[in-house]
Amino acid sequence: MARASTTSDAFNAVAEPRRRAILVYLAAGEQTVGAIVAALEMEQPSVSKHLRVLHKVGLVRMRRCGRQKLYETNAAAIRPLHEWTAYFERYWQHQLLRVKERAEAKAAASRSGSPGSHKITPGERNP
Amino acid sequence: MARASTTSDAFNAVAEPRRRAILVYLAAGEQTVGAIVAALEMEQPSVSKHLRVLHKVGLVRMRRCGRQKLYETNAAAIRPLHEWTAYFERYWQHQLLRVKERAEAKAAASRSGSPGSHKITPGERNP
DNA sequence: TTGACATATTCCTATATGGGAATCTATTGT
DNA sequence: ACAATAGATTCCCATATAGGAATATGTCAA
Repeated sequence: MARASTTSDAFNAVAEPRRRAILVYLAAGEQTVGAIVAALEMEQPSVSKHLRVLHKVGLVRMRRCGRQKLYETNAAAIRPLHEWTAYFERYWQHQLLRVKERAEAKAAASRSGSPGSHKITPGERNP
Repeated sequence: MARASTTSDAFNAVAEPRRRAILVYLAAGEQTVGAIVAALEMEQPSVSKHLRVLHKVGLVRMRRCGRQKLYETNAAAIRPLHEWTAYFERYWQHQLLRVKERAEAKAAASRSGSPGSHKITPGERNP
């Protein structure tokens, strides 16, 4: 199997830096394709293609206005990504704590002067 | 140019559903490759390959323990994704408000009985 | 209708992917 | 030293990408 399609979900669509830039640009309000082209300094066909991907996964909304089209970020579609990453929030807080503890332990050790290699054991959940 | 490498950043690495599953599984603590294989019901070479990608972008940490290797999610590396998505938080809150307002307007309209198509204008930031 | 403008699509190509199967490497126990 | 075990790597392949260039579609204005 090859890599999943960029249009298969928001995670894949958002993996492309230029698409992220477009989403940020369109977050504050509707913009014309031409405006995106000008603001982000991309080729027009490139922008159209990226918008197509974003639209397919529901990350942008589009509406016609005369001869131009107005795109706008659909922020709600980003929410699942936010929630997935939020799951790890408690863990990186733990990690910061551990880093802090280690730093303090190290400082204490260098004060009292006992080096000693600390034998490590596997994680608790192991067979 | 082709699609960016999966190892080019966390966004690309995380686009793969199985890699996300691995990250979740390894978030709570170190696990053996074999444990991942058993828990997520994937082929062993597949797990090794995914771990390699995750390791290259710093999403997991590894340490050898006898003949096995222990992998653990490096939650801190997920933080940039969290922050990127957090940028849109205020916008989806706005959207929820608008949806609510529309629903109320609609309810009010159906009560008083005037239908009328509402002519819409382009966004404020337009040329 | 015709022309001008705004977007979209198509064609091309180099590149990378993820799965499956087979094999290699490293480490342990005897 | 050797067998056994845990992981990693390699080879093969179908698939999809993103960019560039050229072209097509669609909509307004005169």
